[in-house]
Amino acid sequence: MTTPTETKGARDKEATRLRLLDAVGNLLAREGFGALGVNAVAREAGVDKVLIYRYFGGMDELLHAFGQSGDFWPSIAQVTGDDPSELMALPLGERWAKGLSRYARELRRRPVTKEILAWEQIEQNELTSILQQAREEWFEELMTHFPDDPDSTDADLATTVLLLVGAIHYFIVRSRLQADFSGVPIDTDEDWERLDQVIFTMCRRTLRPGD
Amino acid sequence: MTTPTETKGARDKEATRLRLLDAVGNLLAREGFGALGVNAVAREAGVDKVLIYRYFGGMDELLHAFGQSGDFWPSIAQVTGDDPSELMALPLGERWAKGLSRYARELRRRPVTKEILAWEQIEQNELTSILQQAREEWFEELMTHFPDDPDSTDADLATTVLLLVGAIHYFIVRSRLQADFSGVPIDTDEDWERLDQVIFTMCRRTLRPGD
DNA sequence: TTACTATGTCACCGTATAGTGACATTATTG
DNA sequence: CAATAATGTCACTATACGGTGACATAGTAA
Repeated sequence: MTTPTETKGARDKEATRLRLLDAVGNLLAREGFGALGVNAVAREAGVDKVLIYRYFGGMDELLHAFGQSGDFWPSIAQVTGDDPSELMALPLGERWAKGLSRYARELRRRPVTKEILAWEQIEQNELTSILQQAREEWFEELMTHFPDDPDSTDADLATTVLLLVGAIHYFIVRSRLQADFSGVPIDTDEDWERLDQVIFTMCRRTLRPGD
Repeated sequence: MTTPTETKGARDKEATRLRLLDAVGNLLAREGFGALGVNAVAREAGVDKVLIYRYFGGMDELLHAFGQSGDFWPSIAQVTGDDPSELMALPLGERWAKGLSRYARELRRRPVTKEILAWEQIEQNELTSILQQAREEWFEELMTHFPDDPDSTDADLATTVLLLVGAIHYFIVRSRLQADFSGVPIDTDEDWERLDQVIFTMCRRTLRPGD
């Protein structure tokens, strides 16, 4: 019953690398990015910090490796749902509302992703740039799954959606520390049901044809 | 030509206090909240750090005093404009769109406020809690200036507006480091004209009666 | 002048950080 | 078995931080 990540002192380079990568995730989720550093990660992994330099080159490279290793971004499938055709049957506004609701739910499930989203607002590093790139590709591909029928709306679709994505990010990042925003609760699942409802109305009314 | 804040070594408690408060603002605007600390502030003020403890009690109290001293939140008048009655003549959606546009412009003018908005997403302290309280009062009073006529809309007005406020905050905080968000530019005045336009459409179409 | 207080300077403590060089131990290969 | 390379431990530097005590100097009041 000794998995690699539990065995201590075993001379196993790969296991040690995994312990370090694991430690990054645990620290991020538990303490936030402010607590991240060579000393803290090494302590968390129960390993000497010199191995960070020896096996990865330094903190930046460790973060880069962690970024490659993780599942901290929702897949397109998680946003479209199991049956994409069902989503495609909806009008454009409802379609995006549903997608954004699922998107928010997936983000809220990922404590590490929340933390990186917060970090992204403060500084750029190996981890945040990976998340950024993932989001850009995600959004571009998502756009192809949610085609912009010219008959569906005359609104600036991409900007409208990204405004709502920004709002979702803001509320999610904020909810790490505070349960409300100027009186509007943003923390629990029930709170988000109401937020989803508001986003639904905004999408449905904004993303439609005519004026 | 020696204003108190320029004179060095002069034995003037009040001038020193002002130098310290000034240093906080300059550091925040120039280096961001990450650079803020007793050592950095004292260095910036050209003053010994012990005076922070002696005159304020510590960093927290200095931040508190700075928070009281500043003008880093838009006034209601700046959001409603010089002639509020002009605003009141507009339908609810247009009214809020105009107000949010002015709100965003005022925030973008205040580098220190941008920084505190970012800080607020990371941790709570004397400064962020002051900004938060100012925003809550601001929003409450703003709501009385933008009365929620039941005939105007059936949407959840407060939540809808605060979602857009959140989006604005997110873009403003982000624009400190990055000029775009997944391809949408969010930095220059022209960029914000387009964002204002999108917000305008969202407000006008969402905040109206019926379904 | 003398005594006292307010203001400011300086040197230090303990702690944490990022990073490095020397050493010990284990595994592997000849 | 002996030599070598890989893996891990330890001790150390240099730097920065928040915080404090001792001291110097200026202004004021007796």
